[in-house]
Amino acid sequence: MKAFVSQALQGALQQLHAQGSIPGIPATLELDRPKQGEHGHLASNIALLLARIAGRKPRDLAAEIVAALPASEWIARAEIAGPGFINFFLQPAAFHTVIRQVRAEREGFGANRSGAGQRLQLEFVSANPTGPLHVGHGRGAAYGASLANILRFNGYDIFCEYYVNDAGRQMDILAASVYLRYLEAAQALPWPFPSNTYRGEYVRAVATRLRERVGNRLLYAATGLPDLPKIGDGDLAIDTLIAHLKQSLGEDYRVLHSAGLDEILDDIRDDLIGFGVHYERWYSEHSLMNTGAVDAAVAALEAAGHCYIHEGALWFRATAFGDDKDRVLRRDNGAYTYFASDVAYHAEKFARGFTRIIDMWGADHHGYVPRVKAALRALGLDDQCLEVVLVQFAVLYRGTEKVSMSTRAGEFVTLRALREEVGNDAARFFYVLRRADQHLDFDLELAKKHSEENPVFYIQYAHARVYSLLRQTTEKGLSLPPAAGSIDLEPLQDPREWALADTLWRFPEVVATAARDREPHQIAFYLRDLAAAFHTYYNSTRILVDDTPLRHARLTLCTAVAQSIANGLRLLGVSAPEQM
RNA sequence: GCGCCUGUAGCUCAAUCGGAUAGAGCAACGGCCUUCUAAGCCGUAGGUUACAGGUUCGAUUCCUGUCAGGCGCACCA
Repeated sequence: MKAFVSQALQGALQQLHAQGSIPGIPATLELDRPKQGEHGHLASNIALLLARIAGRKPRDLAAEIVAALPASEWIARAEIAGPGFINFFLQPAAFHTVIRQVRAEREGFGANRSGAGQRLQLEFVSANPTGPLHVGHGRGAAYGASLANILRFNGYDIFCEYYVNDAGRQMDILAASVYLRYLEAAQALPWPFPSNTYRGEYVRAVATRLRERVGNRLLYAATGLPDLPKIGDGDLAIDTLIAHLKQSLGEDYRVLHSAGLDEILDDIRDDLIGFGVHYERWYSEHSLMNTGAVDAAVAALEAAGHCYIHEGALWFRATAFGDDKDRVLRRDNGAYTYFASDVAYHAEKFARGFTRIIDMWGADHHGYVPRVKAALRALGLDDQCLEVVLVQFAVLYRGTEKVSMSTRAGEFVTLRALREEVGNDAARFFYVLRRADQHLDFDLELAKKHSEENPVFYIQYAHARVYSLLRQTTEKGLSLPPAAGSIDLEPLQDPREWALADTLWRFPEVVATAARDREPHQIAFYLRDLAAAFHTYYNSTRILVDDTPLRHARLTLCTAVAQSIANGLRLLGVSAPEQM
């Protein structure tokens, strides 16, 4: 519909161009939706933009453009206002068309094909499998999954991926932690549980289950156990412990290692599926090591002459590519850094031929962006294809009271606990209510409220109200509008009905800009607007009237609203109940 | 110290890649249920868009500086 007005405008401009009144025509014409009702349904600033290059007064130019507009059945009139805006007022027929469109396209209403043929890879959450997901990860999950849905709705081919850091030192620390809890359970731990290991309850649970499986068979590694309290609380103590376990357990170390990894990863998968978050692939860091991809990536950087040896470590000259420091790829002990495998991982993403790669990272990783981009450029890849979205932290509140989330003590709030407390719908919605780069205050009390204060219920209620109307219609023995075929919408002559239809017509636009800007919150805000517009209409107008053509037309409008709400909620992973 | 992000109503946030009189929700105050769900609606009040300059017909938006907050500055991930 916007395209229709845009076309008319384009026609006028072409005519003026042919006459020589204006030197050129912009490739894209912007049509704004004015805030003020008196400014019409759509407005163009084209005369203001062209005035300078044409050397004309904006208002004069606007008058010429309006005069050149082709006749149209949808445009009622065009007015010139302010410094030179052209305001378009639409005919009711234009609004009726939107309602018909929703009716015809159903769950496809709002979609477009602008991303057709483009393959995008989205990587999000990718939390270390060293413990259950917490509420911070939940935001990344909700954001990533919603963005994936929105991009798919824009025709993109989306591939979601979770990068599993199953190879690093953190996993060894987890294995060590599990072992210590295992000793503890067998009353074979000679000193208190150390503070710089993973101390969450879940580690104890893993150890308990390990003990159920293998009994006391792994106790033998307690012999010669390093005296941690004596060594101290630093990294040295942990590394000594890990080295001891690897040497002493030999092949059995894998049992220990996977006891933690497998169980925690299963829990994360299960948690995300329960949250409506699905991945095309879980990509193992370990597999990158195994296939030699890391060796290859590092060798490629070396071959290109971007590396040097310093104090026994292999460094990448990141400063030559815009980073503020050079970065270590391989430590003096021969082990690759996390950075090395991440370079390999990203190089591998490029090799898979995605049009674009979008990483969603916690905001605390922002310093990491320049070095990854630097490495990609050093490998001769186009770092513009990598887009990094930094997701800020979420802070939980219970009313006005901040919920503390100390990871050190292992007492963080898990995503699972949050989902159980407020429900998936509220959690998914609240998480995407803010732009990714804004801090998020998540109020648990509000999320649980079943009232207008809670935007999720406010929107779902609007949807349910429409279904209630449909139920009432049959109960009263009245006829419903035909499900398919033609419908007469001429009875809709109330400006309030046009306003509601006008809001419907914004949905496809919001879907497009939300995708362009990577901003799911635009959908959330739109849905609140649409629900409000519906509630207003519902309160002002009786739907179930005896006049059959009018009732049919109004019910058709209402079901179009419900359909749009359902489509929008679906993009956010929130259910659209028919009854509340 | 350097870098990234942010600063908008009492609170939480919007503002369509520079547009007209900066908008919502919550909180506050005042109204609306013998009629389709009051889980709702209507109205009132609330602003020097942190501050100072600059670019522009036009700036919350772009540029520079100052102030304030968050995050980061590992041979951790």
